[in-house]
Amino acid sequence: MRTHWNEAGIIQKTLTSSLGNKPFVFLEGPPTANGRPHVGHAMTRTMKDSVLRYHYMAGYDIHRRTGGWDCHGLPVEIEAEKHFGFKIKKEIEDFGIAKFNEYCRESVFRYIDEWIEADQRIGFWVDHEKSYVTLRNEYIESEWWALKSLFDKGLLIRDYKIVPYCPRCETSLSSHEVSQGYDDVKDPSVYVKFKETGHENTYFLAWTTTPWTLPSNQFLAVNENIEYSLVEHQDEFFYVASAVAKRIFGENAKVVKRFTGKELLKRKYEQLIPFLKAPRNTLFVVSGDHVNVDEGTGIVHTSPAFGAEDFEVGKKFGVEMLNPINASGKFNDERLPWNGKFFKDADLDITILLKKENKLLKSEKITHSYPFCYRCGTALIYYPLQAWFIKVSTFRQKLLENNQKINWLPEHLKEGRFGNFLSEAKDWSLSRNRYWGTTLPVWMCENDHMVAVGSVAELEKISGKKPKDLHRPYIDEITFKCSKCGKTMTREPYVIDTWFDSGSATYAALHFPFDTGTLDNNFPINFITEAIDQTRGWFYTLHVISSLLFDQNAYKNALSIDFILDEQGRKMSKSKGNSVFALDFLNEHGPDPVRAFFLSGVPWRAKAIDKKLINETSRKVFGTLANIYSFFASNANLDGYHYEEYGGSNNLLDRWIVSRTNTVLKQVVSYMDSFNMHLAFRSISELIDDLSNFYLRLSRRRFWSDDFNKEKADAYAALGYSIERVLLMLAPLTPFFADYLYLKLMPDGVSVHLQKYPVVEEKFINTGLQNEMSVAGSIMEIVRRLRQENSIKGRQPVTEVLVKSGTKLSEEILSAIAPELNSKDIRFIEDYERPVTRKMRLILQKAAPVLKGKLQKIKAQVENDQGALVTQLEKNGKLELENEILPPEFLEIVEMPNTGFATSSDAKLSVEVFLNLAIDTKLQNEGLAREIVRRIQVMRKELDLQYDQRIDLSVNGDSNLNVVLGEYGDWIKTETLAASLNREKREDAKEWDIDGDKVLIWVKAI
RNA sequence: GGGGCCGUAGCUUAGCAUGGUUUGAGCACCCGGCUGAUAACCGGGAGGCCACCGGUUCAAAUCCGGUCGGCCCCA
Repeated sequence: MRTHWNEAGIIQKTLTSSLGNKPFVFLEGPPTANGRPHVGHAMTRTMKDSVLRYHYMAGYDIHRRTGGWDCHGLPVEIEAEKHFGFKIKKEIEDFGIAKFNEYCRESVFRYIDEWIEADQRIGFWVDHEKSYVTLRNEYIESEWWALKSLFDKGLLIRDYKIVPYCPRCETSLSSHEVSQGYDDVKDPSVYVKFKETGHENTYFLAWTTTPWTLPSNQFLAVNENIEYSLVEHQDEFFYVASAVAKRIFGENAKVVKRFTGKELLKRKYEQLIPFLKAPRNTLFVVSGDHVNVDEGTGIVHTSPAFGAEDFEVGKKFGVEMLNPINASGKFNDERLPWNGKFFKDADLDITILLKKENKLLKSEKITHSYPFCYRCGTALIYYPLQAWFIKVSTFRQKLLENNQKINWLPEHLKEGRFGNFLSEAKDWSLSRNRYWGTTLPVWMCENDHMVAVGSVAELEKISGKKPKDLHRPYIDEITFKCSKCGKTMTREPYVIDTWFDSGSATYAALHFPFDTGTLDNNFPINFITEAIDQTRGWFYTLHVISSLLFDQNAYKNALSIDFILDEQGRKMSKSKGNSVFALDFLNEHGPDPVRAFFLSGVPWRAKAIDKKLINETSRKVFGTLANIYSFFASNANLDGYHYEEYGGSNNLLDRWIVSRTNTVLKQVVSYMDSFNMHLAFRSISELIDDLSNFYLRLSRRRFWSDDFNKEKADAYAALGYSIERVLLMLAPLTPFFADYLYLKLMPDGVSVHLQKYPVVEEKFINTGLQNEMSVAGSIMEIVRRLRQENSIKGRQPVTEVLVKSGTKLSEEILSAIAPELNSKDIRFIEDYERPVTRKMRLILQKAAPVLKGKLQKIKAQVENDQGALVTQLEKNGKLELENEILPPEFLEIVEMPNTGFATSSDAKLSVEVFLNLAIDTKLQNEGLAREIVRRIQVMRKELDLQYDQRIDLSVNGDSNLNVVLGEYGDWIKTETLAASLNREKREDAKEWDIDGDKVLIWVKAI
């Protein structure tokens, strides 16, 4: 199929043309091609492709059906570091940023061939030629334009802040990066005694999970509105929040005195670990609203260098920060005994020291989640840094408003995960002290005058130099004089968060505003979809950038897809080594079965790889449909029939299947329009099942009739119509199989993918007929059940079938299902005609205590009743027997089918069926004749005879057989294409056992 | 600590926004049948305290509250 598509240029056609002019804008979330695509990527790409193919067929002009590649950032740099064996940043600078970045530039496309190959294998028709690439100068220039706009609006600022920082990568991380890396770890949990100045044996008790920050303690924080207690414990006194006293000191905690938090403010305490000299104006109790009693003691150890709130406290009192940790995350102060250790590794030294000096009330281990670098796995540290920020927090309201305009799938993301994140949106820490990334276009002089540059031309104008490459180190070489003070301006030496790159794809991919004056036709995006982790990744950055820059939501419909799990239902991860790669998966199962698997179940719920399910789905859907087609084709070939169109039919089954097809189509269109591809797929699967097991099963004989009449042509047309529409509906979902069959059905066609999506033909929809047919189906089912329960084979004709149903079936439908029912008579009956006897039963438990001695007499009368007493009960609401009044609660009415009848019903459709069990000799003989025919057909098949091969027949058995052959001989001959039939006993005949009778059958081709 | 999703048969699941006879279906298992397209199909059997506890209601898998378990996100 791929070869056909390539050779006929079909892909190219769908990429460059359109079947209509309604615009539909798509945006590909750019992957980084320095890793192999795995099965989850295949899933999102299936969804993207299905949506795009559908909209193409439905007459949309698809904008931006191009790929995209994310090129910058830490992941790429880390790969490069590994390659060169670098451990710290200085090694990179010694090696040379130019050479380092050159390697990054190449390595970022290491697996691009495999990505493209996987896309082709799965049939993701996306324009890779025109892919946007975030490392291109044009792309970066657009980002410069955006950053300058933000700078001019005062939204891009430089600030000193506590940021999550990876000491190994030596760079800060943004909140959405941090959120990728939480993990549960065991950490120390220590309760520390801070001695109150001037009071013996009296301590402020504080709690922390980061003992390494204790040497930097500068304050203790309490909440003014919380009540605190002074608790006596083993001859020592401790200040803690009253609410936690019992938790820490036990039920018998002895409270000496109570305070409000406010009363504790300004109290002084002695420095806990005095290696570093405490700066002035520190070591006292301060107020903090963030203090609570949920965990800890209600008194919070505060070190301004290592916490956002702590930093604010330090700022408020204008104190110098104690920060003994360097940029590599190691202690860097000779006064400390554990100098040189990595910050977290000092926890134990400090705990031991505190224990030795009796400054520890207790120390435990707790498991809690802590952030780690999402790329290299190093524990993050909250660290004071000078950095550039985008002031997202001031825009929360706008972000939330724009969120309202987005249609989220699943819906709960809007107010749930995404909405929550927006309402707490943090300022975006944008700058990175790294090398391979989009450069921050801000130049500064030593007097802190700043210039943001918004384009290459502007830089050239200011500096007189035209940069060839906007990456480091080249761009760093450009300097110019400050227009205010004349000093030299140099570029702020940062690159920016790579998430700003991908989040800029809405405009930067088009080199807006340089090549494209307006985004009108390309913005907002109609549809994006990615895996769930991108909710706070790409979906978020797109939304933020668009809201800040264009005051708009970036996209209208966002589908979030949950992960594919391994066969054991575990999350795939590099460390577990259980990842399944897209290509391997596709090679094992084939593209359409894989796509069908992705389409089964709800996309936003995690799905474990299930090989059995994959096989079953493809067998059921593709196998059945292929068979329907080959039935159609093999018969049509014989008749020289070619499907063109369906113009209506008198045949009921034809009208029904066409009606049903259109009903499903209507449903599927609405599912596809609302991006519920999985529901569309399910509806189509059900239609295929109906087509095979209802329509074809009941229509087979019409296709076998000898002459090619109108009846038969109508049947072909109806079947062809339905198959064609099924294929058109399947085309966006499972494009390979759909096109393969479509081209067989339409030998003159080029590809199903160049066809228009079918339009619902309301004139063919007949709801009444569909209802009737489901009643008919129900009747068939009940009769089969009754036959089985009463051991009457399907081939044995019965006298009559009586049906009571609110929905009456037309004669036509009845005759259509008649062969299946195999009954001489099928009749609809009214309520009063039902062959039942209503009997009553005394409820002995209730009646016995009242009736006492008369019980047996009354019981007999009730049981022998033939209906008269029931009528009396219903009429009078009571029954009078033997001078006793029986209230209705003594009696239960039971309906029994009359002797000779069996009954069963379908509650949902309120269909009740009665089967007359009487079978006379005539019917028995007919049944036997059919059994014989069946055996002959088996023998024909065993002999591999052509369907039109004529035969000679001999049938021999006991005397009854003579009657049967006399009566049904001609019919048997017609059914089995026998030229002759005699009763000879042949030596080489086959012996059959038909319900205990021995029958010898001999068949010979002539 | 906060938030979200999920919990229906051995497995995969439908139903749940709008409460209403006996919670449907597929796979696997057993029995029977049908078969001149089908690796099919049909009927039946066995297998469900619809996670648990309460509440609302004439009526709860469905609505509300809580508990437990799983997954995810945040701090």
